[in-house]
Amino acid sequence: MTGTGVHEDQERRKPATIRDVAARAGVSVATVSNVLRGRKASSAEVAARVRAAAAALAYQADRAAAQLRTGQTDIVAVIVPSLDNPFFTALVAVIEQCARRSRHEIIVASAGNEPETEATRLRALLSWRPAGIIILPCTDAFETQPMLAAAHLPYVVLDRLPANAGADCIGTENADAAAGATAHLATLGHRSILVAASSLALANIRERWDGVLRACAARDLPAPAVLELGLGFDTAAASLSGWLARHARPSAIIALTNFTTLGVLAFLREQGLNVPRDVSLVGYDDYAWMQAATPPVTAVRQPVEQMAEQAWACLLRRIGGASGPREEIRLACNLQVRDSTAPPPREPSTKGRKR
Amino acid sequence: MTGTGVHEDQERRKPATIRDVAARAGVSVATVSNVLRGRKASSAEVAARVRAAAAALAYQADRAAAQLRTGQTDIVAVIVPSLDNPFFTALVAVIEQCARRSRHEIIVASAGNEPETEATRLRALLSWRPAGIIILPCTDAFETQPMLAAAHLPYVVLDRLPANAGADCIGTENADAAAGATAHLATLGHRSILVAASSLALANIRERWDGVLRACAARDLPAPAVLELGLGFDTAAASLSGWLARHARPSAIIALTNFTTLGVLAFLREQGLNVPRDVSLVGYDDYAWMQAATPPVTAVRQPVEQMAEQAWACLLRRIGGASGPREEIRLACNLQVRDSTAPPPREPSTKGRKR
DNA sequence: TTGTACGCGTTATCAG
DNA sequence: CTGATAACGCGTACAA
Repeated sequence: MTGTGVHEDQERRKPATIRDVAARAGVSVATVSNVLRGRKASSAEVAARVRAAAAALAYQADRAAAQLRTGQTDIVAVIVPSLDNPFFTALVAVIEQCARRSRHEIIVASAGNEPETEATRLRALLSWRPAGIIILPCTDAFETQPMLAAAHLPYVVLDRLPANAGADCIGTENADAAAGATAHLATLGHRSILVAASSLALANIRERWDGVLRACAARDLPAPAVLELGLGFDTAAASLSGWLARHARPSAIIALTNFTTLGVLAFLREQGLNVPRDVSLVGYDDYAWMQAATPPVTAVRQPVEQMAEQAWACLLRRIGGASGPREEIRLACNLQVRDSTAPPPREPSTKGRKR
Repeated sequence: MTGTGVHEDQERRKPATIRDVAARAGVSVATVSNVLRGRKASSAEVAARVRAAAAALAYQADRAAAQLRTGQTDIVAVIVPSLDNPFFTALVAVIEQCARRSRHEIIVASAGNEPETEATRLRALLSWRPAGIIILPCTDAFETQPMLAAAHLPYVVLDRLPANAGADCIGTENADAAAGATAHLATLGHRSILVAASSLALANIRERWDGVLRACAARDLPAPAVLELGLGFDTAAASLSGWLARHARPSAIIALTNFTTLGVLAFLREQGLNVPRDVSLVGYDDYAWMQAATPPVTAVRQPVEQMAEQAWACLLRRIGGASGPREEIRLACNLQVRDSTAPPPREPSTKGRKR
């Protein structure tokens, strides 16, 4: 009558409750709870009976009920700007490991790069009554800060550090990292550098840009040009070729994000420009493909594991009740020098020598 | 006294309950529930008061309580072999979008590529009492199938399709895809092909390998060699150079996963072999970096969006009560021909012409 | 529109 | 010291 198919066995059936277990073991629900949670001691014999019954029924306490009663959870919510960016998913992967180690559950939401969605998702996350939150705000304005503050729960801001964070922050030394990349190019003899940014509306990116400027100023190099390529990587090539049509070709390019690195690389290939003979390239974020690329890409490596681990540790401290002043931790990046950077070609660089 | 720091405002404070809202609006809890969930009609005036009170208190119904009472959830659990592999995270990203569209929440867990962890995580996921589950088993044995079956809830197996799935399956036409890649190489004139697999213990990979064999047999080509490089990408180079020390260099390589593609590419570069002049390469999975690479990589593109969408649609049907026989959907892949494949070099291929 | 029983696991209180 | 009884948390839904 109802579905004669193979799905017969998948009809919804209620999972066993603590009462089922108690009945089967011939004890009270209190005893079941005590045994399974190891609170009060029980006789070995009773404990064994309870455990057997629980196993036989595949009993698993309902989180909703447990949480409702105790009023506390092992849930940590994580909200990232997007799940399409491997940088963010790498952070999530590490956070997930940390969570597992400390017996927490994480729930992840993506803001889809939109503050409105971030707010919607955050609201949904809060309904889980998480013990804490790790957030990577999708804009500098950090529009959801008030909502987060009003929730009165510990949170940590990761990677993108807005002015109004209002809580502990974990980020990287963006300026130093970019300055290091610039210094590397300067040492090789580059004077005409183009900076490929995603968007200068992001503090991270502005800090990196500032680092480039600082490094150039320190060496009396002309200030590089900067180009905003947007968040996706597909639009990059068009922007770049438009810019190059109106300006002299730089001898080196610094890309400030992983997507822009990809965009620049795709563009250079399309144009038939050889890296590093015609143009040197420093990328950002260090992925496996950068090592496998031809040539392997010199890149700024952000300490993804450390970032996630520090964020987790920091949040756990707050959840545990730590009440000191808010911290702002900045982690150092390092430059992986590979083969995409070399001294500049003779002609173009000499042409612009005298400014 | 307690913490004079900036974290003052983050002291734990209980969120408003439905009773708080009721009191503030001067109505009963039932009315608050009715108004906020739009079930029974209320006078406009009362509704407004309730909404004002709820907004003022930033009231958000506690999921645990709601779920406990209604006995049903909008939760779908997703379990993947690993979160380090962009193929899996891409699937998760699409699933997350689907979930948002149909007003569901997803919770994601990683099995860390280990069946034991898969079981542990699955058990934890079940405690959420999800409405359904999407699983990518981390081995062919699908050790967690009995647990899943015993839970009596709808689930869908995605990507890796084991023999004992016991539920709807969504995968790709692995054999056809690999056969297509092989045919492409055969057409270019390649006769000595090396297949770089991750592990033949995975049905997916075996199917791809079978596809290669089938295509070769159909064209009277000698059966290619196959090499298992493991799941990580870092060990690949070592395995490959070991193999090449004992065998003649093939004129083309087919990589059967994204990680092996990366591994092969890194190896070829290390060896100073030019692609495609010395060796042609067909990769698997199509990522942005493959287009940006030099040369852009010819690759089998798996329909990630469709896979996730079909899995979601399928699961929703079951959650909705559909009871037909279990489905097995296989989606077609297509070959993105780019510049990493070309006719074989003269010498090495002629050497082996006469078998 | 309201009162209130209910769902399920936890824990304080009480009995053996 | 072991084990049982019952109140409780919070939102939902039915009866009133």
